Amino acid sequence: MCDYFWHRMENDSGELADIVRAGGRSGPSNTEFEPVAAEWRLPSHPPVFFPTRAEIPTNTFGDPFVNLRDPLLDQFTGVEFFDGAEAMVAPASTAAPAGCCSGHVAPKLLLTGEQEMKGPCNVFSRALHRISPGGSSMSSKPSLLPSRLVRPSPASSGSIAGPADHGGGVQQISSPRPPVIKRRKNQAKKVVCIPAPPAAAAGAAAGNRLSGEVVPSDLWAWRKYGQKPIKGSPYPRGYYRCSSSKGCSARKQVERSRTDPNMLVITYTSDHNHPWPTQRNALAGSTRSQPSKNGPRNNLKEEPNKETTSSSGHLVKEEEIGEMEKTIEQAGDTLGFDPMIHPSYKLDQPDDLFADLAELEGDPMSLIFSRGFMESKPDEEKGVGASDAFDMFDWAGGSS
DNA sequence: CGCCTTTGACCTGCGC
DNA sequence: GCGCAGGTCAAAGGCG
Repeated sequence: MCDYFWHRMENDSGELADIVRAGGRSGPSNTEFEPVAAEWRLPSHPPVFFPTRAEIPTNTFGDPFVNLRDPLLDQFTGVEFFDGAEAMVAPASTAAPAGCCSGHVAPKLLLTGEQEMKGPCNVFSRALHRISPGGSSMSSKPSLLPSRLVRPSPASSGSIAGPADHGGGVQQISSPRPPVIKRRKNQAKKVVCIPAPPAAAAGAAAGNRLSGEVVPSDLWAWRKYGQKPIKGSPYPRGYYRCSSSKGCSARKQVERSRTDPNMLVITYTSDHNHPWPTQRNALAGSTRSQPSKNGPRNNLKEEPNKETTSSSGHLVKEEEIGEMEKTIEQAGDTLGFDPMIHPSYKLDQPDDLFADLAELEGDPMSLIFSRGFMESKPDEEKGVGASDAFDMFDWAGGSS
């Protein structure tokens, strides 16, 4: 199951369009989009996402993490929240286009107790792709401009059930309000919740709380620059900064979910100011996946233009892969999709890139939704909490 | 030699 | 202003 949460937090003021722009998202900002809720709702499929876990962990800012599962496909979905306003959950009557982002929107997510869901949100799910009739809306350029956002009055922010909305209503679960953790800065952040690699999960189970996490590496190179114990959490938080490029301000924090040790919460701060590191230079050692006391490294250093074997056995030079990824990036840009934050492709899968490029023509959004999030891996590569999201990452030792 | 992690100290934001 | 807690710095040492 894919268990993703994209949680983007931005400044509390201003139009969300500005927020989106400020977040570095590229692409058209005012193209047409269709309200998705009405599209992908089926009679037995209310346009809401249901939590599947009793507990609702909070992120570092006290915002609720909610595990959202697509009720139709029984798959977790990825959600990107915009913290552009407090509880920007559209009331039922105005829900249709309100809060639409990227044309794939859960206009009303659930609120829990006094918790405020930071909506609107993008929903990354193959389910949406499939359900969308004819793929019409999916093939249209998504808009990053959420229009007509409705901010409920503070009095109503505690409970925003939407009984009248499309007949679907909002699933509401009760949960004690999480301790509000103060935010330090109104800074764009993106939180991703992923299953912890098996080794990390095992370490957590063994009470290994002081050693570093076994952090899945992505295409970026990260250097750990700090680790701090977090109050209220038995697990420390690791601080990483991008080492792919000098001067890159991108950072990420990695910590284990305090409610589900099998989950890692990765908070990305700031955007990369450089393209994907299609080849890793000497500076670009990636995050060690085995932070044993200066134990074996798992760097992804590769020789320039190194040949790599594709999934079908073809030899493809990294140079070519870089070109392909550039194409992907451009496509994402056209679609208003920021591939910089969706490193869905692995360097060793050029064939898949080509396949997706072919698919791109017919249904652009499928490129986004069909890769990375829902791809399965062989069982032997899965571990505790294995997820389709595994495809997004190279696990320890899996890429070299 | 270069880059990494580790870790204690220091800095900073925020609530009281 | 004070104190707490999160975030960052930088020195030390390890690894390839």
